[in-house]
Amino acid sequence: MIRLLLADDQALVRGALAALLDLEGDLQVVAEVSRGDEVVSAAVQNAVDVALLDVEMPGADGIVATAALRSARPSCRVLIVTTFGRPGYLRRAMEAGASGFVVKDTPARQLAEAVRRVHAGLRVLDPGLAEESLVSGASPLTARETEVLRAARGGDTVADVAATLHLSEGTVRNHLSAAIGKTGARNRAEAVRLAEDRGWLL
Amino acid sequence: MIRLLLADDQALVRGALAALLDLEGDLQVVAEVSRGDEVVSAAVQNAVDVALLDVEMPGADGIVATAALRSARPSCRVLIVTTFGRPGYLRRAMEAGASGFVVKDTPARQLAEAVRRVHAGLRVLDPGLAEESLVSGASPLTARETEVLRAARGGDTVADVAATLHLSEGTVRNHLSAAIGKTGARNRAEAVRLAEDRGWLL
DNA sequence: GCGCACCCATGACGACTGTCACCGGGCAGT
DNA sequence: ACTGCCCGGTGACAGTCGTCATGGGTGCGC
Repeated sequence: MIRLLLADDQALVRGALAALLDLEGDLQVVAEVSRGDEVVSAAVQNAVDVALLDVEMPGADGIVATAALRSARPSCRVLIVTTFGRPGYLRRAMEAGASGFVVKDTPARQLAEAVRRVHAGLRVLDPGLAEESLVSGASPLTARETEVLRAARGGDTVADVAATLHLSEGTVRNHLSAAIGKTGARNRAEAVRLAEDRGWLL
Repeated sequence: MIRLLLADDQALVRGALAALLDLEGDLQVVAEVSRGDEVVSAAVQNAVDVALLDVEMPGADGIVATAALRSARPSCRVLIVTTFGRPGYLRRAMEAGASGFVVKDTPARQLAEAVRRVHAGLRVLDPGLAEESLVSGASPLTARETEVLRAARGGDTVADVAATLHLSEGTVRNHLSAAIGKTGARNRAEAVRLAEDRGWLL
C-alpha cells in the first residue's frame, strides 16, 4: 500500500485527485494540505511514501516544499503535479530533489502509473517539456534582476518598484534594461511575460 | 440517475472530477470534452442533464458554450466550475443562462450537492463572489476599449496594437487612456491586470 | 431633428521609459 | 594583485506613453 500526500491550493481539485487515486487498489491518500508550508509536518506525521505537490501554492511554493520535504524525510519521493509546464519549474524541481514532473494536461489514467514509478525510484518526466527545458536553459537573470522584474509585475511604475526595494530609480531602470535585453523582449511588460512563461520568476 | 458532462482543458482535472462524481450513486459522467466548441454536440448526443463547464478553454470559452448549449438543449442545466472567481465571469455566466457558479476552492463534498441543486432547477452561487459581482458592477469599457486592452496584453507596443487592429497609433493611445481612466489604473499594464482580475477581458 | 455615445483621427505637450557611458565598491577566482 | 562579475548610483538622451483639446463620422433613442 503506497501512502500518498496531496498538496494543492484548490480544494476541489485536491478532493477529486484523492477520489481518482483511491480507486486504485494499491494507493491510499492519507493526507491533504492546501499550503506549501504544511507539507513537511503532514508528510512526517502520516508516514507518507509519495507526495504530489502543486508548484503554485500559498505559504511556500512546491519547489521549496520539495527541498524541505526531501531533507526532513528522505524516504519520501516527490511528484510535481502542476498546471503550467514552465521549463524553469521542471529544472528547479529536479534540482530540489523531485522524482517526477507531470502537467495537469496528462490523461488521468497515467497518474497512478506515474506515482508507482516514482515510488519505485524511477524518474517521470514529460518528454516534450524536458526538451524545452534543455533548450531554454537556466535563467540568465541575476538575483537582483529577477527581483526587480518580479516587483514590476502587475504594472507598478519605476518609482513604486524603487520605493518597495529601497533603490534609486536609475538603478531600477538599469536592472530592468538588463532584464529586457536578456529575455529578448522589447518591453518591460513583455519581459515580465517571457520570464514568467519560462519559469524564471518562480 | 443524473447524466453529466465535464468540460475542462486539463485532462487530469477532468478525469479526477469524473472519479469524484462517479462515487455518488445518483450521478453519472457520460461525456468529457476538452474544448468549448465540443460541448454542444457532446451534450446532445449523450442526453446530458447537467453540464459542468470551465470558463477558460480553447475553442470557445465557457460563457459562449453556456449560451450555445442553453439554446441547443434547454433542458440541460449548466454549472460553471472555474479556477478564477472573477466577478465579471459570474455576471456573464448568469446572463448566458448558467444555473450555478462554483470556484475550484470549494470543498469537494459540496460539488455533488451543487450538481443536484442545479438539476433540481435551483441556483448555486458563491455568496462572497455574488456580493463582489454587485460591487464591481458590469464592465464600463466600450467594445473597442476592451479589444485594444486585450491586444495590449502580453506587452505589445502601441505600434503593434495599431497594426494588428488596423488603427492609428493615436487612436490606440486614446482608447488605452480611456481604459486606464475607467479602471482606475495608473498604467497600461496595471489596467490590463485590473480588467483581467474583474473578468472584463473575457 | 436633436442630443448622446461611440468610433477614428490629429496634433501637441509633459511625463515616463529604455539605453548608454561612466563611476565606485564588494566579492570570487586565478 | 589582477580580472571579472554583480551591485548601486548618476547623468544624459531619444523614444515611447499618457493626457488633453479638437474635429468629423456613425448609429441610436427621444
